[in-house]
Amino acid sequence: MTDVAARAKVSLKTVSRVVNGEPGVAAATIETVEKAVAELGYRADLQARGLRRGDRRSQSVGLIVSAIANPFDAEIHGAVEAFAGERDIVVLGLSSGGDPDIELRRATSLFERQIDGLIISCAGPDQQPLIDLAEKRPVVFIDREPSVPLGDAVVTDNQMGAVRATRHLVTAGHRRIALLADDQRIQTARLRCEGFLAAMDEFGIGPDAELIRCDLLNEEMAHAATHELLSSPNPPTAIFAAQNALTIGALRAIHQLGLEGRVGLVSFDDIPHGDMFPVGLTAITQDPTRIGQVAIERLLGRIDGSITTPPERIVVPTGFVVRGSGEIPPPNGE
Amino acid sequence: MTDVAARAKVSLKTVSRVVNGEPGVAAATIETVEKAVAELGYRADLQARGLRRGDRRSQSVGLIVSAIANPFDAEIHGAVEAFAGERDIVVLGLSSGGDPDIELRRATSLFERQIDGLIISCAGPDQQPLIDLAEKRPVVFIDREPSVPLGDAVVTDNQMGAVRATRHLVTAGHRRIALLADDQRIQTARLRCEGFLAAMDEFGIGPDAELIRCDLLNEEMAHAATHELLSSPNPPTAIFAAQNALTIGALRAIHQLGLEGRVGLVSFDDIPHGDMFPVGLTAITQDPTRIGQVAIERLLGRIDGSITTPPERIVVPTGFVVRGSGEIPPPNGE
DNA sequence: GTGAAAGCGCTAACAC
DNA sequence: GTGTTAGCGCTTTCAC
Repeated sequence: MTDVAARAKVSLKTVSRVVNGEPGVAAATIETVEKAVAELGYRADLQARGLRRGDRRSQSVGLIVSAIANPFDAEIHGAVEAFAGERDIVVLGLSSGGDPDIELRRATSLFERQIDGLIISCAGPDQQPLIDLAEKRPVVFIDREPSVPLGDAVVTDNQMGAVRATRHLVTAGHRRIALLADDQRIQTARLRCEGFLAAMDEFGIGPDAELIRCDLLNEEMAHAATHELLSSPNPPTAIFAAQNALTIGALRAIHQLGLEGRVGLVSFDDIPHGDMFPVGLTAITQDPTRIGQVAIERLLGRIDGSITTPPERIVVPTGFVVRGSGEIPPPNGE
Repeated sequence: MTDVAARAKVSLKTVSRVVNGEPGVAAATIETVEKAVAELGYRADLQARGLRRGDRRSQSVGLIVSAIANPFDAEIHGAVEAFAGERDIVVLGLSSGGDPDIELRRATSLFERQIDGLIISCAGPDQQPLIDLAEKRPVVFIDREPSVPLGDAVVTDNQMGAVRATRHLVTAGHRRIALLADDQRIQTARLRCEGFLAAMDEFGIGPDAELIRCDLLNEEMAHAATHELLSSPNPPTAIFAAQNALTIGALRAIHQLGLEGRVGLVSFDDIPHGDMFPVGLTAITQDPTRIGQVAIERLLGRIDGSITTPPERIVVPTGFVVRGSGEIPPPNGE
């Protein structure tokens, strides 16, 4: 910038004014400076600019999810990036792997880089350390909401989604419905269980410990559980898989046992090309794009001060796609 | 930091030394300073640090792909982030949408933020402007290689992958094989076409303009083309879909016409759960994780100066999964 | 072993 | 309209 000033024979500050489009510079001067900028191939240094600016804004935000490469998180990232990109704000996207320690380290790394705000799908049970790190900078929680309202939260309606799925199966005639659920330390997993139980209860169907399989951590465990359930003397006539990896496991077990089209199945969260399976997958769908979009809008609003209301909980409704697997009736006589 | 110095009753520089783990500080002093750091909740400002440091490193790298949310790009991003994260380097991931202008604007935005290097899947035909922006900082090209060797390139073996796919179909007995190919302005699409034609030629099968459908931009166009091909009086007995969106389109058309299991199909690039379709999908697979990993290793090597050899072209081989659709023989009498 | 002074690239505040 | 001075938070250089 000093070079540009020398070349254009003006002061540093004038160059600064031109580069930042500040008013009060003569048209002729602007031209001279711009010529010098072009000739020298000058590029602004946003890092240095941020250092001196009153607001200390870096025009960057952080995003921490469990695994940035998985489709759900990637779609959120895409939506956040698209919206932020319009305002020339960049996104630093990191994965926590679901580990609270890594999560905190990554967050530290981001705040040290002076991000203006953070969107996070929190792995840890306690969000206070995170807020301390943030030092007044806004944090928007996605997917899982904090125990205390430390920031806005944008979440899927997990409970209602599970209720809808369960009702759908009961309405198709099922009463012996198995539940495949994720790690119960995860809030969303618990909410989906609760929704299932509540919906069953609406129809006067009490919980059957035999049919409830919680803490299934991955596809393999879901596969094994489904296999066992369907091979038992008194198998369920339908399954509610409360997470998509578990759905895959269940589908494989059903396929392996040759029971396609004979066991009802509704999945929480869709899987890609779920319509192209031998029996189309009926699923509760989430809307990660919308989650990302709402989260970044909220965050930018907090950053620029246009939103000053107390932290809110914003619920993004689920969708429902009917494709066959959820409409299979129970066998006769059940 | 000034506050910490005051609190620990030492000079600024001593605090700096302790924070950066520089040698030559008395153990007792270190302790005093660390106590003050903890009490004040002091956090380093990496932005300011980078400003004064001799090397001007920001410990961040950029990644520009076509759409960070799509599975292929997301997996690359995941691999890059994982590897960079180990060294506490953050990744700024942006999408270009395949538009050369946006690409250049995003790149400018990244370099202004002082990234140490860039990994890019280039949309534009000319990479020189990008290199000018980089101002000596290393750039690693992925997926598509630059016309002139302006930086390392990490690419899939597109041609050989297409050759393998085609040979597989011919070996299964097919001679009338249709080609569904992407926008021919894209280098990778062209290479796959060339591979197809070369492999056909190996078996003495000349190109049949009827069966070659290029410039299919999306699933819908592939669907329409496949539908038309298979409904024609003299339909192909097999299809090579040179991109996964095109594969989906072809699968839908095959399904719609009730021709499942009667038309050979090999896909370039796998699609999620390709094993769970009525007829498993036989596919040439790419390895985006490996591409990302090789690219970031290369980039970090260039940044820290451990790699000083001329730009190289690194080819990541394709895989091949056989699941049924590619092993369907042609109907009798063909 | 520790500290004082200078300065990275830029902008705020105020002069002229 | 434009320039001058100071200083963001930190590291460098060099002195003690």
